Amino acid sequence: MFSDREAPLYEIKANLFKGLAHPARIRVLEILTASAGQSCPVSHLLAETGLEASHLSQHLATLRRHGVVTSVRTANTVVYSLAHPAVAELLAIARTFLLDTLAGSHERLAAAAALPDVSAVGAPASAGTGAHDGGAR
Amino acid sequence: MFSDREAPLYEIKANLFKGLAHPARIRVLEILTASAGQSCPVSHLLAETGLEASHLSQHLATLRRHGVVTSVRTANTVVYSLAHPAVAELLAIARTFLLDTLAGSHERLAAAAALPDVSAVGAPASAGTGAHDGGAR
DNA sequence: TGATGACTTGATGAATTCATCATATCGATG
DNA sequence: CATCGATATGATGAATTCATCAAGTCATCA
Repeated sequence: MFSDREAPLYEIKANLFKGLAHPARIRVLEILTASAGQSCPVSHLLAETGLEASHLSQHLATLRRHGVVTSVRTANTVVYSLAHPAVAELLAIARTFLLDTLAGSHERLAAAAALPDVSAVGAPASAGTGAHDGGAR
Repeated sequence: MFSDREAPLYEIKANLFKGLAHPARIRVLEILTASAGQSCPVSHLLAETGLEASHLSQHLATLRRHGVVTSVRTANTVVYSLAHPAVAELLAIARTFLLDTLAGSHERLAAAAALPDVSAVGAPASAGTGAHDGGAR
């Protein structure tokens, strides 16, 4: 956790978002969210993400350093979990925001395609959002 | 807005969080949140943040590029606003998370100080969180 | 004790972001 | 048109993050 006790909250917030600012780390957090209530050992994260072990470890270290996850070692196994339910909420709201915004873009694209002329540029229906959820659901 | 239509959602999410990953940008978003319903020209952001004009402009450009804010130019004035209410929610949840976590740290510190012995290391009550909200409230 | 599985850390070059100054653009006005 | 206020962009070096490989640590077991 960012431990400079005198830092303004907006700096700490920014630091939190830095911790979330990488695709692999989002994937990890989504897997942890989906696994809530069950143990989530590194081996599971390795299988789900498909990352190489040292690469995943580096990202897990970043998540730990930013206070986003917690880890518990039991013998050979280290189990990870979200540090707080708010993390899952952040991801959920980000999802809402992005889907709303992408949907808006899609609608704007369809509206533009509905305009007369301008040399039909192709089927806009197939130009919709190709973003999928990455299997976290 | 990140416009690669084929990107997985976790990549787009990470990109969104990148946009939020700087203190100055958090400050801007907090000011926009507090100003909701009113116009928020750059001049107001300049005054509130105390940043130099070109520095603020760079950050605003980043926020625009990440789709987090929208801007409208009217004559000499450019007015900014949040691109979506979800942005304010993200900040609110981040705040909840951080205050919970800092509070937890504070409690753990107090608990440690309540433990017997270990050469009283000072008044833990004054070691509480010094993080303040940066005036966004 | 050595070997092995599980996981982490160290090191380093590439890529990106940040900080900051110089310059440019936009719109209004005399 | 030149000037000015408001705002944005370009450029560049420093700092940080990312990607990736090598090596290390922890715990178990024969």
